[in-house]
Amino acid sequence: MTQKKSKILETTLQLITERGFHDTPMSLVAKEAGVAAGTIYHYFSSKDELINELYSEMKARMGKALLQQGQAAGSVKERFFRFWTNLYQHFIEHPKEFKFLEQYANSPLVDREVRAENSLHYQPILDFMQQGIEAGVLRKIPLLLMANLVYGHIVSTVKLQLSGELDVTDKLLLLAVQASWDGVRIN
Amino acid sequence: MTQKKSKILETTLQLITERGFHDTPMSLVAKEAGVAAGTIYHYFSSKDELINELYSEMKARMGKALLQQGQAAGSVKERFFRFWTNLYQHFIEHPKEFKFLEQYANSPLVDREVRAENSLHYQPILDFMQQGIEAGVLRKIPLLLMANLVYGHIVSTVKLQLSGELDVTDKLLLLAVQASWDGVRIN
Amino acid sequence: MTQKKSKILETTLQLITERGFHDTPMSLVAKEAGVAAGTIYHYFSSKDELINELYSEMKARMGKALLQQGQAAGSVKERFFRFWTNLYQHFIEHPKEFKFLEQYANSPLVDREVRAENSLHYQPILDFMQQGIEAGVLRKIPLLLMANLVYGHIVSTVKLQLSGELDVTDKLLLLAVQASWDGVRIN
Amino acid sequence: MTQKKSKILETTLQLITERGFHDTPMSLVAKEAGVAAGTIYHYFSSKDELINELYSEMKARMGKALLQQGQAAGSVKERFFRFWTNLYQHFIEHPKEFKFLEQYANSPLVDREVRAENSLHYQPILDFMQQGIEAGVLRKIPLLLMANLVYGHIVSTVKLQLSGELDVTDKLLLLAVQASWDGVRIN
DNA sequence: AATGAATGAGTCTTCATTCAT
DNA sequence: AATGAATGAAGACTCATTCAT
Repeated sequence: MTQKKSKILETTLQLITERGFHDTPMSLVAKEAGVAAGTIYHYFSSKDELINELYSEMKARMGKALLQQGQAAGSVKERFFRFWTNLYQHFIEHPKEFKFLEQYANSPLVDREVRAENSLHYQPILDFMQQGIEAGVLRKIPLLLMANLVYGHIVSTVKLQLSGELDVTDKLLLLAVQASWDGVRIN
Repeated sequence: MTQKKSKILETTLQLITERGFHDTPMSLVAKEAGVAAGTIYHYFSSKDELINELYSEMKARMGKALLQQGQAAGSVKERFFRFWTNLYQHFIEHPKEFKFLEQYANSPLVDREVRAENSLHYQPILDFMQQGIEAGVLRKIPLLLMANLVYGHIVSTVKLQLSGELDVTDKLLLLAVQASWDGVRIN
Repeated sequence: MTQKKSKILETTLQLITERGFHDTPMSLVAKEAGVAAGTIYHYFSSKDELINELYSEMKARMGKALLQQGQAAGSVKERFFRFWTNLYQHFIEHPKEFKFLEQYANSPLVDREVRAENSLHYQPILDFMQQGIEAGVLRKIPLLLMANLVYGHIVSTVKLQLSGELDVTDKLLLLAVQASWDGVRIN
Repeated sequence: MTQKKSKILETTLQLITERGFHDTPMSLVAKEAGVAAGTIYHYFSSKDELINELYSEMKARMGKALLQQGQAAGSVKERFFRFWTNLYQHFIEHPKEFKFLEQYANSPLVDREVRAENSLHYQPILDFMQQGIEAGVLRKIPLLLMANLVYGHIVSTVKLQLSGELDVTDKLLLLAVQASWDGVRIN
């Protein structure tokens, strides 16, 4: 990806999370990115495509965060904790990416196809959970449901921290992960 | 609320969840609501205010759903299950309201104040959890965190059902509520 | 003229001189006049007519000011001075009327006919000047030109005083009238 | 100034003097100027600013007319006559500029600052009058008053000619200038 | 590849006017 | 006579997009 295309994407991320799609004209993106309006159209065929590409990029980065560090090592519980906190940390470290994903995960602006393509980033988690079930450690809950329950907890915790409503200390973070774990493990 | 104001709000809810804010011109709202464009401005000073009022209304309805039926009766566990499913049912029965709230809960379009005012609708849940903790049944997790963890589960489950990704049968629903419960109760 | 019609005219005068025609909606006139929007249309068939009637009224008042006090008495010079200061005083005492007349004297908003009808208010001045010429005191300048030259001086002096650019003291006022007089009298 | 900006200003001058501000939509300006509606906003941030810039331009042109021809040569009287007729001719040759200035000289549409900035175009006249006073030829009337009295005469005469109420022949013109002169010179 | 002036369809909003009460 | 909710045409202005350079 060229320097310029990359700059446009970052600028869009910045502006759109702060002001929203409807209040982020292409001219402003151009100005803030330091390029001419027309230049954006060399890289993206339309504003909609810009959003969709940004969505894909954000999802890809999230997927990458999920794969970090010896994922395969340790017990199911250890790996669960690692998955959970990896994703949590990723969002905390990249709050704009989180806000953007939350905002556009269900928006009519993101094409159904793009959404579908990017759901495969969750595959590692699904695989892991499948293994956990087969190992008799996790409950027999449909993978999709289980994954989304856990994801829901992560999202809730990230939101509390980023919004400033609650300071999520390490201790609190542990309580949250534990709650997730206790909800899906076999007693 | 007058017949007309009410019609405008419902129409806006309908259009905005289907098409998004940026693709829902006031002229379309007017047409679909069967009023003149100018009439909308008798009831709402701007498109932004229309969204904000709609947000308040949706939150108020959600708050009402939370208070239904003998909430106070039964064990902590029974009351937990009832809260959970009440809210779940409310969202399933009013999918547009759910979509709208998800879409605008974190949008720059909704004013900080309006958001704040409407967070008090969650108070019954917070009170209930406080009682559960004091009764030694629920874990000592900060109320805000606990409530959001549970809410995160409900949201995840509703999304799965509404998106059609997973048919949340009664049996699955029970698994989901149980996961929430096992995450917050004392073992 | 009813109390209400009168109130509407005064309110319009007030608002229009302060804000201009384009920034004075009928709804604002209604609100400030303490009547319903529809009520204005009992008295004036349109906004344009309201302006035209206001123009006529202002011109009529000016005409009245011209006729005050023993106009016929004294020398030509004395009567000249009296005419001049009468009109000057009238405008100083009714600055909104002056501003309005200046603003709409040449506006396309005022109908040609209305303008024509109201030019007859200057007749007393024309008659007086005619007499002055015949008496060999005033120069043989076409009446229309002479009247307008004098009127131009009055207007200039009123503007200076009302704008605050210059404090037109009694002494300065006398200099101004004298300049007018010296310009039209026979040496 | 670009070709386009210039065309927009001329078109606005034309339309606004004929129809008035309120009856001159930007879309009409665009159409008559042969540009797209949006193009106007490249050069002027708003309709108000367009008017203000037009006002500045008209005042500047007037100021230029005042400076023509060997202004410094000749007696005070000769220079007075030259100033007077220069301005008169300028307005007669550019009736729309005159109408516009008369219309907006006192309108709330023109910003106080813009008005102030452009009053300096009268400086040459003030300087000249000051010299005339010091030379013992003109009366000791405050410069501002003297200038405005003379300007009032010019305006009155221009109006008569342009309105068609009176055909201001060369002979009549001389009478008018003479009246101005006799009003300010020392006898 | 890059620019940015120009476009013009489309948007929100205003406001003169009407009319049922 | 008086009201004021409702109308809807019209206006100022925006902004995604194009294209000549």
